[in-house]
Parts: sequence; C-alpha cells; structure tokens
Amino acid sequence: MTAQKVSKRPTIRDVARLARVSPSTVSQVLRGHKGYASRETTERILAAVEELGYRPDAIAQSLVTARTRTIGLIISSITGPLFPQVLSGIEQEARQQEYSVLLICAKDIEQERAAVQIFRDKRVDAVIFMTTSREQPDLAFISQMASEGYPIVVINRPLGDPAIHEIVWDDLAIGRIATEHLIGLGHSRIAHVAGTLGPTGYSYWAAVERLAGYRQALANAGLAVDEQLLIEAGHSSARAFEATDHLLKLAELPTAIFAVDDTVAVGVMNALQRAGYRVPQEISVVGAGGAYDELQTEPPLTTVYMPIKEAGRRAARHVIGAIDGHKSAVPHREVLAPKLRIHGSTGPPPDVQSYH
Amino acid sequence: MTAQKVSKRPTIRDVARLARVSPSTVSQVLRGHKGYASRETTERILAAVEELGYRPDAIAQSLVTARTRTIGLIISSITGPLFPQVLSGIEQEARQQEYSVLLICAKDIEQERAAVQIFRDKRVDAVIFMTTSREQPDLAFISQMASEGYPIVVINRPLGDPAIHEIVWDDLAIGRIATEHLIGLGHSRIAHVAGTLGPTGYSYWAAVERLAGYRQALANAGLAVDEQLLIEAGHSSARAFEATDHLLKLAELPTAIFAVDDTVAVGVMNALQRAGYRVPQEISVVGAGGAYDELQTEPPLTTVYMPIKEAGRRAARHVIGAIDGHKSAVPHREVLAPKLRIHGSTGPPPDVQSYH
DNA sequence: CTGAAAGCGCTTACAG
DNA sequence: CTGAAAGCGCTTACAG
Repeated sequence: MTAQKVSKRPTIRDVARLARVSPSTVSQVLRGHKGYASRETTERILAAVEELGYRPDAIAQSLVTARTRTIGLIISSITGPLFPQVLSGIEQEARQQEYSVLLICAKDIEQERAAVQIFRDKRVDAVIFMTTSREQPDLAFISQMASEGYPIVVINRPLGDPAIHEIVWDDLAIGRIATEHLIGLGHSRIAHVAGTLGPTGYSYWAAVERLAGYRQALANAGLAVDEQLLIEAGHSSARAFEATDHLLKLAELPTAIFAVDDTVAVGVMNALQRAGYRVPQEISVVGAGGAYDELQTEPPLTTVYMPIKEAGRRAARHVIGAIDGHKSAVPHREVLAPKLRIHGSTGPPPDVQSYH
Repeated sequence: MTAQKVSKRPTIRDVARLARVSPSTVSQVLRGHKGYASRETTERILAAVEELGYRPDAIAQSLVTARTRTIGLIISSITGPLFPQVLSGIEQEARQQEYSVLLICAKDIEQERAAVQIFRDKRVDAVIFMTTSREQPDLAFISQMASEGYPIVVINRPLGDPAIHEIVWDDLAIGRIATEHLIGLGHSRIAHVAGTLGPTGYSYWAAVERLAGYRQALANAGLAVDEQLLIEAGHSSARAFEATDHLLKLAELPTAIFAVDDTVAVGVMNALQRAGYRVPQEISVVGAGGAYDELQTEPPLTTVYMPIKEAGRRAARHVIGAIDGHKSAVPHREVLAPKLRIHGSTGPPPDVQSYH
C-alpha cells in the first residue's frame, strides 16, 4: 500500500545487455577510455544508455576509484556573519567543477575531530576548515590529515603549518585602512570598538589584528593612542551599543569611531543616534565587513570591505586543484586584500575648520 | 617527494586477520547482529579494531546497504535571510541522528533538476527542498521522486501534493497578527510595505499571504483598506527605503507601518528616521522574521517571529523518520505558528488620546 | 557461535 | 576493438 520504488534503477549490466556488449565496454565508452570502441558499438551503447535512462552509481564508482567528488566543509557557526558568503563561494566553485559539498558544523575541537572522522569515513576528497576559534593546542589532527595526503585549506585561521593552505584576510590592513581613512579626514580623537580580545581563553585573531592595525595607523600619523578610546565589545550589536554609551560619557568625546566589524558598527550607530549625535556631522563611524549583501544603515555605512565569497571560491579552487594533482596547488598562504568603501557615515570632524 | 598516504587504511580483513576470525564475524560483531559472537571472540575483535584504529568504509557500506546516511538539501539562495537558520536546524538534527547533509544551491528549475540528478547519483537517502520561487508548472519531478519512494520535504513552498511533506509558516497569520497588534494599539491608518507580489512571473507566496492577512485583520476590525497605503517593495531594505519615502508624500500619513519582513522593516525605519519622524511616537513599525539572531534597530523592532530553525529541525526529523520507516512519517502539511514579539518600535498612534 | 560464498555496481589491467 | 576476470570493502543470507 505504501509508496515503493517502481522499478529498480538500471545498472551497467542492463545497458550492456541491451547493447549486446560487455559491461567493461560500456564503462570504457562512458569514461572515454583507451581502445576506443568502434563507432558502431559506441552508438549502440549510447542509445541503450539513453533508452534506459542509465546513470552510473556514484557510490559504486567511488568504491573503485577512491574518489567521491565531494568536499567536506567544517564550520563553527552557520549563523555567523561570514559563513553564508564563504559557503556560497565554495558551493559555486565546487558545483562548477562537478563537486558537491558535505557540511558539518563543529562548535569546538571535539566536534571538529568528530566531523573529521565522519569525513574520513565518507571518503571526502578534501576538507575545508572555516572555524574561527583561536585554540591552537590540539590542531595537530589537521596537520595529520594533510600529511596523509588530504588536500586541506583553512580559512581565516592562521595555523602556521606550511603543509596546509591558508586563506586569510589581511586584518592588520583592515584596521590600518579604516583608521587611516579617518585620519585622512582630519580626525585625531579616534575611538575603536574592538572585538573579543585575548589573551584569556577564547579570542578572535581578527580582532587582535585589527586593533594592531588601528594602533599602527595612529602611530604612523604621529598620534598617541588614548587608551580610554579603546573599548572591547565582542561582536554583537547589543554590546557595541553599550560600549558606545560608555564612550559617550568621556569628558572629551571622540570625533570618529572605528568599529571592528559591520555588526558592531550598527550597534555603534544606533547608540549614537539614541544619544542624539548626528553621523557623520558630529561623529564619524567606519566598519569592516562584506558579510551582508545589503546592510542598510542611515546614513549608509563606510566600511572596509573583505572579499568573503572570493575566499570561499579560492578555497574550493585550491582543494580541487590539489585533488586533481595540479602543480599550482602547493600549499601557501593566500592573503586577500581589503578595500575601503566610502559611504555617508564618515566625514570631517566638526572642528576641522579650526585646523586651517 | 610530495606528500602521500603513509599507510593504507585498515580494512575489515585486517581486523579479521588480527583477531583470527572471518570478516563476516567482524562485521556481525560491529553491527551487533544475530548469532552474537562469544564474549571471547567479541573482545578479540574489539581489541583488534582498537589496535588498528579500524573504521568501516562508509562508501563500501553504502554500496551494499543502499543507504548513505546523507540528506540532500537544495536551496535557492545561500545568502538569503532564511537560509542560515533553516540549514542550522537541519544540520543540527541530522548530526544528532548521525546523518550528514549534502548541499546544492539551485537558482532555477533547471538547476534544481540537475541537483536532483546529482543527489540520485550520489544516492542520498532523502531530499529537502528550500526553494522559494513560486513557479508551479514543472515541479512534477519532485512528485516523481516521492513516488519512487524518496522521502522528501519541502519547506516554505506550497506544492499541494499530498504525497509530499510540507513545512510552512502560517504567513496569513503573520500578516493578521502584525496588523491586529497595530489595530489593538489604536491605529486605523496602517500602511503595508509588501514583498514581491504576483501574479506576473516571479513571486513570493509569503508576500501574497501576508498581504491577505493584513487585509483580513483590517476587515475584521471593520476598517477599510486604503489602497494608497499599500506599496510593493520587494524584499530589500533599499527598496523599502524608497517605498517609505513614497508613503510619506501622502496627504494623510499612516500612523503605523507593517513591513513584510525584518529586512524591509529596517529600510522603513531608516527612511522614517531620515525624514525626521520619531518611531514609535509618530509612526509605529512592525516587521516579521526570525532570520537574524540579532537584528539591532533603534528602537528595537517589534516583530512577528517565525520559528525558522525549528522548520529545519523538523524537516530533518521528518525525512529521517521516513528513511527509518517510522509510521509517524506520513507526509502532511506542518504549519508553524508565528508569535508576536513586542519591542520598542510600536506604540499608540499620536492622536490616540482623541479617541477617548 | 562462526565462516564461505555471493553480491552490491562499478572500473581497470590484461588477454585475445 | 572487445570481453573475462579480479577487485574495491563491505554485508547478508545460509550452512554447518
């Protein structure tokens, strides 16, 4: 009574029978291999394939070829801001090259290990890691995989293993570019609403680097860092909102704020608006990102853009190249350059006139 | 010179040899099957498994069991607002039940077909569709799969095939609840910034339903619909911004706006702010969503929440149940109820006093 | 309780 | 140019 398979899927034997040849010949024709079958045989086989609607069973193929045309992807958070763009890039490139992607979410090292085990069992051809935690200690299992010959790329997590391909954004440059933009506009009291900084426990590499870029830009311009203008806010709009409230209690306000990322920037702008400050007339705001196809703020946010989707595309391209044994696929570190996108949230400081 | 597999992965034969039994016995012990091996044999086998670090090859297993413990997921847009939450729910549930998810993005019917073909070839055990277009004509290939015995669930796309499980949000209720909330606050001039409406070509079911819910609520309250207060804005903040500007040019302004979703609501609020209107003192705004873990607006947005992640979880639960042949897995339509979440963006209309 | 045999659906040397 | 044989690594009746 219940639904069931109407007819079994045809196998290569069915095709062979119908075309009156052996399965080997069918296989060879379909793979386009060696002793090219005669034109006649080929046509008969193709006709049989067509007639039966035959498609090779990928599982059976994998068993013998030891290739699955599948890439494993391990990410730490699906709902995080970077993930959709990265996945989108990976999936797009993979699909184009006739690979598919198997996805597992892993929140910590233990889950990462488990994911890797599943990927090994399912015989993926390569794995891409996009996990942002900075725990370094136990990452040996990644190196281990690489040494076994698995193509691997790690996105946004500096491992430092020369055998593993890394794709990273230049976070130092992001901090520098954002800050230099503000300096260029004439600002000298520039606050930074930072991400989760170390060194205790969980930390984000990017946050530390962007802060360093901020300091570097100030130093280059001969400006001192006022530590009061430095505030940690994690990576949420809500905490950024509070952090900004804090900044606004200072005796001497900043004239510009560099927010560690766009999400944080939204919180900053909301706090400014709530407190009655006009952006950018009284206070400028610059973010960093590229996560959102569309992040609408009023005024539109000036931001340092990172090519996130491109990172995904390159990751897929690299592992596929490695699977296919391309020479170009030797592991190294790819650094993606950020780019300033100026919109309405930044402008000269209110007292810029007095400088002239 | 180049990296290569250090040692071949151990097979069931290696284990058998080491434990001095046959591969069949190893398999039976590992599966926990029938003629339970003697305690002694079992221990010897387990020890051998441990010593060699043996793990069964999932591909080989799949070939004989005709099960891959893999669910195929087809989505139309990775960067769309619903997707991350849905995927997160699916992946979480799947992982818990030891399934993995194979992901393919398909922008149109042709790509969907191709994706389905890949899934068939790779022998996924079930497929989940999360594709939002409303093209109905060619969806027969989905019914076809179902009739072949593939467990299938479709999220957010009313197919109307009783053989296919559907998970949908009650979009009509969303429109009704949002509007009733505003009516309850005393509003009578309520605008609606709608999504992409049909009937020409591409359209979103949800947008149409939410609009219907809006109309229904107004009708129930004995309020006439002022068609001037109805404006289509797609699903982007930017277009919502423009649409709102339009509304603000009306001779008689609305005192409240129901935005078809949260993204649109952001555009609406930005436009109001830009034009100098205070929310909610002068104009109230209500959205709908659940897409964002955190959507920060100032003031915080009142919204009709949809349990998006839950939809993903249920989709996975359903197909896995069906794969395992559970009786509970008969296809039907699951409707997820939305829930009003009141925050700061809605309040009584400015002239509410005059009603008393 | 344990093992030999067959088979899942392919591909790949190797003969002829 | 084509086919028989072996094998990929498992599981599943079936004997014993």
